[in-house]
Parts: sequence; C-alpha cells; structure tokens
Amino acid sequence: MRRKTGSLVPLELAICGAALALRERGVEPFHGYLIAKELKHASDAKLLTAYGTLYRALGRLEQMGLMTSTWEDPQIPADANRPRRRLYAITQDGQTAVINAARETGPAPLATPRASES
Amino acid sequence: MRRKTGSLVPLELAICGAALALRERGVEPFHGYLIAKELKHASDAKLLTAYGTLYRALGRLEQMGLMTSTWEDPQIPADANRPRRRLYAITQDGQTAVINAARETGPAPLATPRASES
DNA sequence: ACATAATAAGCAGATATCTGCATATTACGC
DNA sequence: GCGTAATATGCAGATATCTGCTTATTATGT
Repeated sequence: MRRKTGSLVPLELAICGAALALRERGVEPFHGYLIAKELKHASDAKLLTAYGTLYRALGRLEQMGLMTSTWEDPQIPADANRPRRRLYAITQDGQTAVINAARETGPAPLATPRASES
Repeated sequence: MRRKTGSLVPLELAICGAALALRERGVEPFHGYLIAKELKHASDAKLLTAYGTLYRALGRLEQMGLMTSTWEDPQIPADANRPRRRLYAITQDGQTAVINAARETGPAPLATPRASES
C-alpha cells in the first residue's frame, strides 16, 4: 500500500511494540509465532489476520535493518519435538524507529522517553 | 473399531502396500506425508481423509513391529528448509503380514508369490 | 482533486507431525 | 441375532514457517 518513505506501516509498528513488550518480560529473542500470539492478546488483534502477512512484515523489518534474525540450532526443535524457529531481535535502529513513529503518530501519554534532550 | 486380533485394518494394509510400492521405486525409507501422497494417487484415496488418522496408524504399525521409524538428522531439514521427517521402513514381519492379509482377504491374481512352497 | 503506480494485506495451501475429543464401526460373547 | 465393549476414524487445532496470487489501500505526481 505504498508506504511513506522511511515510515512504518501499522503492523510493522505493532510488531516492534510487541517485541519491546516481550523483551521487558525477559523474552528475547522471540519467534514469529510468538509475536502473533502477543498481537492477539494486545488490542492489535485486528492487525493480524493471516500469518503470511506477519512473516512478510518481519522479513521487511529485517531488510530495513530494524530486526535481526537467526535460526535456532536444529538440535533444539528436534529435542523439543516441534518445528524450528527463526529467532528475531529488535535492533537499535528498530527502537529508534518506534520512538520516532510514536512521536509522529501521536503523543504516547504514558511513555517514559529516554532521549528527551530536545 | 475393534480389530480382529492379529489382523490389519484396511488403512494399515494400504499403508504397507504403499510402502512396498515406494520401495520398488527405490524410495526407502519414506515419511508419513509421502505415504499420504502415495495413497492419494492410488485408488486408496478414500482410506485417508485426515492426517491424524494416518499418523496414528503408522504408530500402531510400529508398535506391532511391522514398521520401524527413526527421525532424520536435524541438520537435513534445517538445510532443506522444511519440517523434520520421521522415516519409516517396513519390517520383515510387515511384509509377511501384508502377504498373509492378501491371502485371507482375497487372491491377488497378479501377485508374484516369493514363498510359495505350501 | 484524481488517477496511477506501488505495495501491504488477505486468502489459500504446502511442508511435516502430533493431540484431544467425539463419532462411527466392528468383533465377540451371550 | 443383538447389545456392548473396544477402538479406528474424523474433526479441529497446535506448532512454525513460507510462497503465489489476488485485492485493497495509500502516497505521490499531475
């Protein structure tokens, strides 16, 4: 849907938000499926209807340098008896992007800005 | 559906048949999903509507000693970028069971009996 | 203001395996 | 011959990720 250059679409923003939320709960790195569950619990539920959309968004975020991903050691899913996961982590640029987006979209009243020397 | 002790239900029989067919084409060992595709191509299509049923049948066959299974090396699915497979092979007992079942169910006109010293 | 070009989102299905719960089917004893 | 107990089957969904194709939405140029 033709993004405004340099900006993030709502889903991408929601993913980054969920990533940050998960990290605060000590969950890092995280995998796509987990993000999906996170988005369902959050009010962002409407943002995710199909998994394909989510994974493509994750791919974009990685390509933009806002996320990094690595595949977990194949032995782990083998032992845990489940499909392998691709593990994502938000980068510094990713965090900055979320903050910038929040500032432009609208003021987040309860936010605790860390870089507020403007 | 309460099996006649010592006999095989149609699906189990079809699985063993498919296993034998695959082996003749040099495909051994094979995995459950492949058996499913094989059954779809064969006229046994009606025997398989749900995957759960297939995997449970494979589990029974293994428990009966008619099949053996091993998980493939986790590195392989990781490289091939797909879920890991459980690899099955039909045992000697399995082959015998198919032959016996064929004899009891009805004569297979085109069969080439290997142990025909009766 | 409006058409167009770009692209995100949705839908569907592939790849593999497994589980719980409800239903259908059958063998066997009486 | 018939009821019951045993169990195979079906249905639905979990676990993870990905791709092709269509549709919707938006930013931008005119």
